[in-house]
Amino acid sequence: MNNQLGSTFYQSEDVVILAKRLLGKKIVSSVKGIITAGLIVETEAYKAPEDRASHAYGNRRTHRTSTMFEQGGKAYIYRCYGIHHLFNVVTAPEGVAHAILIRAIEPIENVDTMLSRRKMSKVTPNLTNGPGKWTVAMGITVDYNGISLIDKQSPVQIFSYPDITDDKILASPRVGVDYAGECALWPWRFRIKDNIWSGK
DNA sequence: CACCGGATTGGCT
DNA sequence: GCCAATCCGGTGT
Repeated sequence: MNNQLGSTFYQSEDVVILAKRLLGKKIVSSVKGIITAGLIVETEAYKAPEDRASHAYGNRRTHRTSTMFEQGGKAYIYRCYGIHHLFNVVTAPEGVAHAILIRAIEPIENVDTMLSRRKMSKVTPNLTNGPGKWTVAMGITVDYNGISLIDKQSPVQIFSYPDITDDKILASPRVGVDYAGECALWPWRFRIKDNIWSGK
């Protein structure tokens, strides 16, 4: 019940299904010997080649997108607006560029460290309720792009927890992808209903 | 090599 | 609600 997710999980289903199944799973970082952890409460699926919102739209293979084409179970991390570090879980077999953006977590371990990294004094949802916020709280940067999430020694690991049932999942269009035409309407953003730690 | 713009956030009006 | 921050990836010259 509390085991690290293995290679099979990341290739077992379509990325849209896996984006829902990642909800409620535990994500742990170990940065310079400091461990922080949270539960995944908000995700978005990105599915190349047909998804215009994906960096790998049309199977565009560049230096940046190459991580997304690797075998499922790696981390695709990129810099957004020159400032923020956004973390994705790569899924599917090698050559298929599917990824899941983790947009929010519920902090559960070493919250003091998270507060200090975010330069905050009080615990509020603002601590981890955005894709550029929780990576700061957990000490994750683009330096980790391409790392394995399956390896037992990895600085970022994801652990099995019971799936959240569909009746407790809220599906809606993805955030900030207006440029993607009709793909912007696809309801591939998933949140745990009534969870205060997911975004608005 | 120049230009355009972004899977966001936080501060200020 | 508006907008600056900040920098690099992708594209075309």
